[in-house]
Amino acid sequence: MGNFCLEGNKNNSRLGRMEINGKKAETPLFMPIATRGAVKSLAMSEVEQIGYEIVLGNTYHLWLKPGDKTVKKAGGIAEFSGWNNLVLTDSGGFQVFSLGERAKQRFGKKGVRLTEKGVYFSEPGSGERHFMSPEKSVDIQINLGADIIMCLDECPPYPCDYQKAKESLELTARWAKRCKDYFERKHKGKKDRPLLFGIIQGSVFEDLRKESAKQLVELGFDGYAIGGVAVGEPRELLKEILDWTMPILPENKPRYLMGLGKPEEIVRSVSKGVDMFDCVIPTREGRHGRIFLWRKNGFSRLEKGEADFYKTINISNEKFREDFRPIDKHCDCSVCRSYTRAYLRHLFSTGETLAARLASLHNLNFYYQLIKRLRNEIKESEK
RNA sequence: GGGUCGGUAGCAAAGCGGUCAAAUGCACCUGACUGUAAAUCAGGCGCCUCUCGGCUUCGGGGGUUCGAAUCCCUCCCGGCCCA
Repeated sequence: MGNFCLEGNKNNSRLGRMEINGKKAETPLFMPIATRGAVKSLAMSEVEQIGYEIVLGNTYHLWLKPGDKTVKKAGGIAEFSGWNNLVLTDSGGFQVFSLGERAKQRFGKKGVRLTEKGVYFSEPGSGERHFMSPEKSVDIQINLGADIIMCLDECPPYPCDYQKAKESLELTARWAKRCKDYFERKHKGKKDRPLLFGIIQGSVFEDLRKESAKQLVELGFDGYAIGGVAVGEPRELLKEILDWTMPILPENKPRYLMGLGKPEEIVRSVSKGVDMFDCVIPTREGRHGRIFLWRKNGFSRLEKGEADFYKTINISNEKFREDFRPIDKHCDCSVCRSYTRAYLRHLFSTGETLAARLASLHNLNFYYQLIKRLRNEIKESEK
């Protein structure tokens, strides 16, 4: 049986530890994204070597390929992928957004139909249709062997009018109850069980966010996630959304801010009591050539919550052609110890796959150092 | 030597009288990216100008025409065929 215990806090920043089925992770934590059971371009051993204790996999993608039954036979997604630590699986709720409203906006075609029963997805490309209900999502996640299971939710886009946001949140709440009921039924009498997290929605409306949080707390989950954030809303609203919802959540349960974020967003959110994060930024932007660098004395400037403790460069820029300095002189990761900016630029401009690997490794290391530093700050203030 | 096809922006390659500063691809430059349809996408890419716009281009030179990358003459260069 999994558990989470708070080990300290400083103002609102929390330090915690979670243990699920014998696997452990400290919080605050950041989860690299392994949508299809792989952190793009990296081996799980490399992700582990950086220090990560948990990654995020995706229910939707693994359901379709290779199939949850297959993953179950392989011993679960961790075993299958050579990962020795924790896995959280997203429920498919984000695909309601990314294959739905966002696809409509980007490609002019919506691949999602929502009903009370569940979601009908149609595969981009093939058009193949799949139905996922809240129960189905939980079932798949159990088969995948996830340590943390997310409830299926509807992630609405921004902008979203009040009425739509309200209806969406109510659907998400009804689905959350169904997820919980199904989850309980499946684990009745079992000792080893994963954690089940509920997801708070409500777009940018104060009363809806609070309402959503209350509903979920009443149902009772092992952890609470803030969803529907970073879907196009003004960035300043993040602070308020956290201010509205955090006080409603129980102290002794982990809080997970889904899909975020930029380094300064993580810093600010930790100071508002968030314990868990995940984001494609370090890996995706790495693959696209953006590299995160510490600024001088960056660590000591974290506390202000400003974005001035780091900067990013686009390593494929012309100006790095003959820049033979280390990629980040304030970083001691394996990439920075061995390679120059000029070399990394060369790898990008020649399209070598090593470029994506090195950039992902470095950026994930940057994010890990950030999280570790945040933990240390809370620890130090305890003394 | 004769014939023939061709020479277009960094490269490749469309265009064959006006709507052409010239399609497209590559290369190059810049920018986005937040629970991954993303090793992707967007913009720029003759010169000047913030913009409007202006200026010089389609091997060289000379013509025809209101107007030429597009037609004619000539020269230079390349491919192929025949001697």
